Amino acid sequence: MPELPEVETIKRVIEPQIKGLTINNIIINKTEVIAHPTSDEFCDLLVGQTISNMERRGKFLIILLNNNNKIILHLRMTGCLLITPEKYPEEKHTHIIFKLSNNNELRFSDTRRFGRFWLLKKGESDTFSGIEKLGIEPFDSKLTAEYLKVHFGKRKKAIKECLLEQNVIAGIGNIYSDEILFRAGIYPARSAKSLNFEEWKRLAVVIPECLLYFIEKNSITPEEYLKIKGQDYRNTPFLQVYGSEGKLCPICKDTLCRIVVGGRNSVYCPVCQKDL
DNA sequence: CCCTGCCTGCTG
DNA sequence: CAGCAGGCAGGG
Repeated sequence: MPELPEVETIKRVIEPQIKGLTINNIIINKTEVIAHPTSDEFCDLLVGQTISNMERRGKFLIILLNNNNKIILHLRMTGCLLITPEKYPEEKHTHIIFKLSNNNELRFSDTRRFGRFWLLKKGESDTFSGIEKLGIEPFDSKLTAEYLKVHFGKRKKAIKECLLEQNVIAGIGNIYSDEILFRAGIYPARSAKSLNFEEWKRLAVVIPECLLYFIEKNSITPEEYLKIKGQDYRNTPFLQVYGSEGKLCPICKDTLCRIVVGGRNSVYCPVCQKDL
């Protein structure tokens, strides 16, 4: 169920544990999670290859190999990556196991099976994963009030829906769009074109600030990460509005409300985030 | 633009 | 037991 802060956390905790290791074997229990190429080709191309490093782009993870091929994966709602010793009990819904040269395993589990893997050969253009269509990273200096206004300023749709558009800013999902709008004091259902320049400026500040804050709160050691099986995110106690409908606003102590915006559950403070 | 489907598991 | 869950693609 990860959004950018969780995906970044996974990247930070997994990367040092796989860097420089060779993939000795791959077990694929559910071939449908390999979106490209076929699962057989996926294995053939990867077995024997060495992992050089790992990257995150939006909510995608990228595992780069020494031969310049790369694995791209998206965890969607319930996908999970875990490094375990060889004989560690297997999580339910484990779909792929990469057997690594230090005898550990990189395991992918996913209850709802929405998560996907792609393997791109060196130089192969990625028309598959959607990663090429992503907008800027939230920490990019290009994320300014002007950028937001150019992309959203004439849109009739709700600002919350705009923040979820991966092709403009990559990585924000339902949780952090609520958190961002709370911090910015903007009502989630406000039509984007009704925002003034002050509000675009506030969003440009709050977006990277908020995501960075939650990345830091998520910080975890490999040991702790294995203990919780990569399933829980420790930043959730720091969420100010998401999941807290009916509870008190941490700022003004009024009761937090819930509305549906673009089909998504949205929690906000009716005092701190007034509608026009 | 809105809506559905993809899945399983948990909550009310 | 229906309804819903933090994502996204695809169709109307």
